[in-house]
Amino acid sequence: MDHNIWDKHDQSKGFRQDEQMSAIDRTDRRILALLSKNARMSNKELAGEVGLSPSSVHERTRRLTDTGLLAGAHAQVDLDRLGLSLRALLFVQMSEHEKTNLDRFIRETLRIPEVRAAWMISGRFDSLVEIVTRDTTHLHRVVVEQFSSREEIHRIETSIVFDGDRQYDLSSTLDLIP
Amino acid sequence: MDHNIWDKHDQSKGFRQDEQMSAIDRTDRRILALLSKNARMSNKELAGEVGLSPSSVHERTRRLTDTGLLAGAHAQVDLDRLGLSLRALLFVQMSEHEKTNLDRFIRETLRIPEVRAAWMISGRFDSLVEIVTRDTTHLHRVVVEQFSSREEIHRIETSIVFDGDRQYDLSSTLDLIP
DNA sequence: ACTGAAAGGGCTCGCGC
DNA sequence: GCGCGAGCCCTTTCAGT
Repeated sequence: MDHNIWDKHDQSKGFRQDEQMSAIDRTDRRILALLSKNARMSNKELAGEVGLSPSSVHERTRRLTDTGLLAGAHAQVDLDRLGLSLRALLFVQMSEHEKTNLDRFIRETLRIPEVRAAWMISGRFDSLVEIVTRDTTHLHRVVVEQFSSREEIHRIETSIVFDGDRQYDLSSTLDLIP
Repeated sequence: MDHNIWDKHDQSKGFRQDEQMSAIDRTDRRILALLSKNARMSNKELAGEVGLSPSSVHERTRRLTDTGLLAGAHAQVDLDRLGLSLRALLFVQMSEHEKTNLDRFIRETLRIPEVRAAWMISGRFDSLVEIVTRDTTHLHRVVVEQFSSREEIHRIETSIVFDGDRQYDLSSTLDLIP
């Protein structure tokens, strides 16, 4: 098997609202920030960066993983160069009586191969869905077959993503925590 | 320093439209899919999964990294439990004469600590920005100070994200490539 | 392109502080 | 909670097919 501590993490999502929030010091924050930039950084290099011994850092990442603050690590794949170069957003309005089933809608939507993200939101629209497709033909087929045809959907507005990106580096974001 | 091949990748984004797209076989797809689920999977375990020797898989990940298809790996941090539990989307309309500067707007926006993603899009809005904040006070301050006050912004609609998630696992998505 | 073996080094864990 | 050290095992390379 694998000796990587990241895999030993208990995936149970169950934690109560009133559960005490895990305490995090500056070093833990540094570790999370460094791994958000490069999740394949070795434990030894991580230790060098934060100024502790490898064994101390190892213990810290184990704790961060066990408490669920480190929830995983994911490769960033260039879908653009693989032929999935048309990115789009679907702004979805649900039928009025279906709004109680949004949970199920989100879960089912996330299983569609083209879907990269699906959110339930407030405001003018009820849901936002991010998808990747090969071209306009493919985009049209997905929208019609997987969305427009659904009973629970009232209306969809489709937006093409021209540019922009995600911020993977959490260094500055983590400085916002209390 | 570090011996991880993922770090040796030349980060240059320059590739021409007419450049030939890298050829990918089923094994490469499996590797990308596995690493999208768990980027910390060891090379040995990866080899076991795809049925090749560690050295072969090592050479393949090196090639995928060098060609830029494997663009990095990032830790997934539970910002919710760290006190950044209010997620929001900002639907932005730019002032008419500022639409040529969207590039700059996106780049600058991505430097704001609260911003997780910023896109330039078609349709009713010109830009979509995803942010994380501690609470409604914090959200309000960010919207007013970093966005509403900007000359180049005409109008903003703010949506709260109630639920939903990103799909990190690219297994099914990668089956869409030609 | 894949394999296997050998060298080198990181990971892991028990122990003392 | 931290650091050290020893053994284990993984990573990495390269010659051979």
